[in-house]
Amino acid sequence: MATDDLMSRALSALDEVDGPMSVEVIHRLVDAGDATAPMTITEVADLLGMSPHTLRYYERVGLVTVDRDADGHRSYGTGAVRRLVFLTRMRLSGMAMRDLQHYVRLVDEGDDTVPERLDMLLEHRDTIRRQLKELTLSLAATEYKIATYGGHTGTRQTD
Amino acid sequence: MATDDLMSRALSALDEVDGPMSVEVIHRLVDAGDATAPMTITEVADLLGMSPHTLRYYERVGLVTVDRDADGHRSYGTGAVRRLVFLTRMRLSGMAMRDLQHYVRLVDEGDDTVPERLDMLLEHRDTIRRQLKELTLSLAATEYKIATYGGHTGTRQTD
DNA sequence: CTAGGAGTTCGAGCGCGCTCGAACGCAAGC
DNA sequence: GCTTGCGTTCGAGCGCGCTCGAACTCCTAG
Repeated sequence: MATDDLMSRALSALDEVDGPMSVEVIHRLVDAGDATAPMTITEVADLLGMSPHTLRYYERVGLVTVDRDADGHRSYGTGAVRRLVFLTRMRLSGMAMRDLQHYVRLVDEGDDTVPERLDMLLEHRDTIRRQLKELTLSLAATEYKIATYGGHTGTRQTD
Repeated sequence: MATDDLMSRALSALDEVDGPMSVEVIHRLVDAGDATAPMTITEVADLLGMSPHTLRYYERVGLVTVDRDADGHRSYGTGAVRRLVFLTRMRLSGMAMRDLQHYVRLVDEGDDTVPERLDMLLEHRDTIRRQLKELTLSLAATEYKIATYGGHTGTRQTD
């Protein structure tokens, strides 16, 4: 699942009821207590709009640690799911896998790394803001072109 | 140059004087007359923030046709540069190479394909809008996290 | 007892979009 | 004349982020 791909999936999800899932899930996981029952891999996959394959991949590259149940099946607790929601958000906004791996490593190293984590987040925030600017420009360009095509169809137009 | 990569480059370019290049270039090329002199490959590369390698690549996959001068060197006329500006904008907003190839093929087929081109642009406009929504969500999530880290540093924080 | 379905591990493979290096041509400057 | 520099073509290679298939285990329903 390439970044763009990830984006397209999330985008179709957004279409459903105009993006309530993401926000609700974040609130459920960030604000509310840890009362949710452990989830299976397919449940998490459905929740996040990704494949079980990808979830296993994330685990094996060290992005998340997942418990096993009696059968040896993965059992995603609130912590794991919460982290995956966060990771997905970061991936969606273009943070590289290697950066996420670094971030997660920092988390494991304890509270001393909070400043560095903060730095990463601040930098990423700026990246997102610049992406927003870029996208806004692209949107303008696209709408301009649409206008020249749709505004008066039949106009000589070379590209 | 992967999509994300392309984005990062454009983003650093944006930093310079807060994105005047893109807008100015678009206006110069879209609104003004075709008075500009042909450009060399490195000039175009610098203009668009991409490498000559990539420009040759775009040409060989059929995205653009470029004249040669007496020495056999590429000579980018206004039309070619204008198209490349457009293509770059589309790439930056995540349109796939294969879609751009399709679009360009339609252009070559003449005015009959205007409706289909319009469809592509409309669809892409929606994609950009959804990306904007997604990015805005990610920005919110990032800022939330920054607040929990930076707001009161030292707080217990598990990821 | 059997069949189905959901999970597991492992390693290999893939699609995208560049990116690069080798071998070469040509023109200008010392 | 020779180097420097900027260009050319061609094909191969690469990094990223998945994605998949094979071979296996286990539980449950009929």
